[in-house]
Amino acid sequence: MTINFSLRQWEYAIAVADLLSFRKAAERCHVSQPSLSVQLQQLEGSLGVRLFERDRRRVLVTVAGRPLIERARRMLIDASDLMCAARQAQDPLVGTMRIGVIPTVSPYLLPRATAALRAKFPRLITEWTEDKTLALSHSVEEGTLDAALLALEAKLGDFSHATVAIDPFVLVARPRDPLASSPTPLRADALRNADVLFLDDGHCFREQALAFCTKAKAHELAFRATSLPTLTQMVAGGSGVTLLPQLAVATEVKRAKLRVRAFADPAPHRTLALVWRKQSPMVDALRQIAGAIRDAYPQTG
Amino acid sequence: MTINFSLRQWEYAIAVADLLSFRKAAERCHVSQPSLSVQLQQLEGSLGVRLFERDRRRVLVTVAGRPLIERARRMLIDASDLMCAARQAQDPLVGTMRIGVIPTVSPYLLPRATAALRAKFPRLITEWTEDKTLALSHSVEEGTLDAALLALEAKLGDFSHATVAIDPFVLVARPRDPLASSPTPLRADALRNADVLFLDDGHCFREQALAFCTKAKAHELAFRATSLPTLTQMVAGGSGVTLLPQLAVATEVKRAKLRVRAFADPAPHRTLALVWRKQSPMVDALRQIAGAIRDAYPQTG
DNA sequence: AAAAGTTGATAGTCACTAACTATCAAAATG
DNA sequence: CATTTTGATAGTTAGTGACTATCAACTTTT
Repeated sequence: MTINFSLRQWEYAIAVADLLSFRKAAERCHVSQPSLSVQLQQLEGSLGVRLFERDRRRVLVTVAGRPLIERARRMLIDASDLMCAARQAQDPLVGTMRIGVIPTVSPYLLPRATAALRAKFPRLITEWTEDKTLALSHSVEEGTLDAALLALEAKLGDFSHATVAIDPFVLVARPRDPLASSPTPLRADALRNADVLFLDDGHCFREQALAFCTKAKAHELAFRATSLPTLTQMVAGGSGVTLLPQLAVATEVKRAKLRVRAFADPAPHRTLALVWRKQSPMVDALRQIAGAIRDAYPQTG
Repeated sequence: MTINFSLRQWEYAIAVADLLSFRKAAERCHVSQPSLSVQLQQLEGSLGVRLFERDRRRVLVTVAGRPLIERARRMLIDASDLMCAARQAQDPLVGTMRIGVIPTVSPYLLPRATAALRAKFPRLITEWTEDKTLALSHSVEEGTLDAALLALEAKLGDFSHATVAIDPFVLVARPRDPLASSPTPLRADALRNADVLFLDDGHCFREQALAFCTKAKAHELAFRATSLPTLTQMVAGGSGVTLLPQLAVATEVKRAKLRVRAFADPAPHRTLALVWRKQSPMVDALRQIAGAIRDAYPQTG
């Protein structure tokens, strides 16, 4: 089986499949549209398979082309992994690392983490992207991100990971709330019939907190906050109580006069970890980065 | 991450890594040695990594190069899968299919199987290779074979499969042997203290038969046969009894005057199946081929 | 010890290929 | 109906990868 196509031809094909336009694809590939047209004709010719149905008004991927392009995607990820592995072979901790973070971690950990990384690996540039777990895990899978910092409790694909910290959940309530003065540590069933506020859909912290509270037979209030600051403000405003990750407490609670109570074991918590594609070429560097973040993680005082 | 190497360059690199010689590698790649030399220099240059340590008397793969070449291997398998998938997209059952078979199946099944395949898929050429399970499974993994027909009970890699038949084991003994006249079906413990002959190391049938007989507390005779015909002849010669796969009985036993006894449930058996790499591009065709072999499988009368 | 045969690297040449610009024809848009 | 936008085509050019011839260093043979 002789290979008679080039990686570049498939890059073009994938660009067209993504953008459904020859011109836009050509732009993305930094070549002229005719060059791309010709290359794709040659690719189709050498494969003996028509990949695209081009009407003069629209471009469609053919039925035969679809699975081929998916395979090609994988091949190109392999190729770019290889490229990357070569760079890593020169020095694992020089270059750029694209890492995703979930919104309930980002503001509380990144300031310290980035500082620590800059200090420890001065020649490493970290590019951080904030998004929810689902989007991040897709990005990691398709190679748009090198890794993501998120909670292992969420539904994830088949990743490798290095744990950064265990982040326990705590109860936050106004001082006059009965829960605020109940004995510490708090048992889960203390939440029975309590009115609890949660984050909006899509946040993994919502799912976890909700699961815990549902089991404890608490009530979910109708309002859903879009961020932890909002959530905290709602509690301060008297709408009920909520759970916060310990990580966020120092930042969020000092603004409002609220009481914080820890839970008795087995305490609800999330496991923050750096995750990456199993065959990522940057394992070594990623482990070291996870270690540095772990060391920089704020100690609960 | 821009890719600045070509698939061909890595083909060259892999050839050198395999053969540890530029000239031989060039020969395998059907190019002149200087062409290959230059391409590898460019590859190393664009990667910034030295892949080979070339003394003037020998070539070594560098420590940095080893993992890169392993990655490249995977990439090239992807590429050739893609090539193959394209061909399959034209018509899954046209072309050449390289299939391995184990020696304890090959002579008894291939005549019927190849005839059936020829009849059903006239434009498909099947190339058969006979070898033991371990070698076959390696070949399938690295893409030298498209599939292999073997017993699922053996230790295998992570393959997909389609079952072809269940092949029970039967006891073969001389007429005068006490086992030959014991009640049918035979219970396993009838073998206690019997002298049993087995195949040579490496045959999966040996492992399976041996496991069954060991559990039944039979004795293994010192002689190890290299094939089922030899095994049968030894029994006919009075050296003891043996197990044969049902599949082989019709062919082997008619030559010698031997008695065949089936075992009571749970009868020892092997599950013959066609196996292939999970991401093989030829799934469709392979399933159909397995189906055709299944239909052609000799019915036990 | 000299000759012959290895090895991989280098130099010079040539043909193919993939890029470019300019342009076309058809359809969508205003 | 003019304008814009689509992908395809033609012609040109620069780059690249192949070739042959040759070198320099080392091993083996005589």
